[in-house]
Order: sequence, then C-alpha cells, then structure tokens
Amino acid sequence: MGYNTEIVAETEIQKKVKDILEDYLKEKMHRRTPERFAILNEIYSYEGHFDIDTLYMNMQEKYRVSRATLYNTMELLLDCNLVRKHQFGKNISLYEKAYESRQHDHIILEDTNEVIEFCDPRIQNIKSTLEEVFDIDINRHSLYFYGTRKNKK
Amino acid sequence: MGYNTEIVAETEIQKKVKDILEDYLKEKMHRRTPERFAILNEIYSYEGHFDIDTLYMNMQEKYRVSRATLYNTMELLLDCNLVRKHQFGKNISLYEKAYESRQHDHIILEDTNEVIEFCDPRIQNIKSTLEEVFDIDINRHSLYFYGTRKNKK
DNA sequence: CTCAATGCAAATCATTTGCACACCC
DNA sequence: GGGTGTGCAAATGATTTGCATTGAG
Repeated sequence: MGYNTEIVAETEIQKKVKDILEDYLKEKMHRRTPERFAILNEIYSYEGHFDIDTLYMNMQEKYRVSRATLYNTMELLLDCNLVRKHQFGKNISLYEKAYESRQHDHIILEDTNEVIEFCDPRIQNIKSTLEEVFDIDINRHSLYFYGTRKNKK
Repeated sequence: MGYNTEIVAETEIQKKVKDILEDYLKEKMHRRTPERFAILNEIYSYEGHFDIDTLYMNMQEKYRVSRATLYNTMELLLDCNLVRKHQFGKNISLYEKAYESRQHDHIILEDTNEVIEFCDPRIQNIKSTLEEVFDIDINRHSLYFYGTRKNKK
C-alpha cells in the first residue's frame, strides 16, 4: 500500500509513549501538563543523543519551555524509563529516547570524539553473578570504554 | 623478625611512587616542585576513596597548597597512573591511589550509599572482543552497577 | 635569569532553587 | 479554589582561569 510506513511507525510510537507518560503521571499523582507532553514529543522526534541545551533551543521555536521545566521533566522521563541519560565525562550529559530502543553501552574514541554503541551479553552475566554473590538487586549500570583508533603513528 | 611490616611496606611504597613521579616529571620536562611531592605523599597515606576537598582540608595542616594546584597536580598524577579518578554521579568525583592496587569496578547501593568493589575477568574479555571487532585500542573503562540490598520491604 | 608553577580571587557554566503567577484537577 | 507546575532570575558549587609572584632549573 502507498502509506509511508516511516511516518506511520513514528506516529504510533509517539502515541504509545504519550500513553506511557499519561499512565505514569496518573499513578504518581502528577499533573498532565502540556509542557511535559511537548517535551516528550520533541525528544521522540530525535534520533541518537541530544543535550539539554539543544532540546531547549529547538523547543523555543515550537512550544516554549524554561530550562527549569526541562530539567524537572527529564527527571520524570528518566524515572518512567522513557529516556536514558548518559554521562560522557564530567560536563557532557547526553540523553536519548529509551522506548523500544535496545539497551547498549558505549565506546568513546578520544582522538576523534566518536561514540560507538555496542551490546555484549556478558555484561548481563556479570550482573547476575554480582547479584548472587552480594545478595543485591541491580537496577542499571553504566559502562564506558575509552580508546583510540588503531594504526595511527 | 620484629619489624612492623605494615609500616615498612608503607614507606617503601611512598618511596617508589616518589621515584615514579620524579621520572615522569623529568621525562615530561615538568618541574619537581615540593607541592607535587607533598600531594603525592598525602594521597598515599590514605586508604580508599577521597575527594579534592578532603585532600585540601587535610593538607592545610601540613603542607599548604591551593585548590588550583591540587587540581593541576591531580591531572599529572592521573596521567602517570599514580591515582585513579572515579565519577560517582555528576558532582561526586572521588580519587584513590593506583600504584600496586588492583584494577576494580564498583557497585553503588543507592539505598545505603554503600560502595562495593569487585573484579570480574569477563570485562577484560569484553574489552578484547571490542578491540578486535572495531579495530581500536582501549585504554581504560569505567563500569558502575547501581542497585539496592535485597529483601527490604 | 627565565619561564613554569603557585596562590588567590574572580569567572565559568550546568544545574538547582526561591518565589510569584498560572492552570491542572 | 487549592496546590502543583511553571518561568524567571538569582544562587550554587565544583572546577577553571587570569594575573601577579615565586622559585626550580
């Protein structure tokens, strides 16, 4: 059929995450403000990583929100697992949408500032071992490898 | 023999790291200032993690150094692998001495703020795989698991 | 002597906070 | 209507920076 499946898929996900946020806010007795949905929508129009400032700039043209609200809302979105936050070095906080995107870790190439994403099942194994050995529950992890491209003089 | 091997060992290490720093500074054409050695010595009198502020406070009573110098010197000590730096969350930078202490990673228990250290050889395996697959050299990594103690209501 | 290193205070910059107003429930 | 959420501007706090002074080589 002649539909643009890209756009259809996009819209579906936007709807789904909107519902997830609605449910979450209801459950936590938080208000469903237009700002919160506007932010979510903006985030889910992105591919890959973004920072708060980019988000702020981009939104100014559409639905105007303050930085304070952005920071507040990111907390909520993190809490309901609709976004993930990455700390690439001290002053580089990057976010990305999390719904239906695979859990992955990162390699940072310090010569080129490239970021490579990878998945390795052995991390889950390590996690399981640790939970057993120390009798704990592990909720999340952060793993970064720092390196450089080979064969450079 | 009747020697206190603890203290002997301590002193030996202090000497060794002093030599390492000397060599490093010589090689890099940096000056061997008393501040740098005083800081190194202070750090190697600690066990476990410490932050810049603690280091600063503690040193005031002995060899007075400015925060600026502390930050500068930490860079050098990181570069010559005499200290390691850990980023536990955005505003919690902790350091620890690195010479002759085993590479380890951390679990952070968010309910109690406990920090558990562990070593798992599988991380090295992951590293090797990544180096091969992406044709890169990995210098270091940072790995944190975040969790909670079990069986709490 | 010369310039890298130091100390001090001011600057930075992402994030947080306080407060008055707006609007979701 | 009442109180949470918002915007704004000011506050924060770890780290950095500028500059005059010191001291290592």
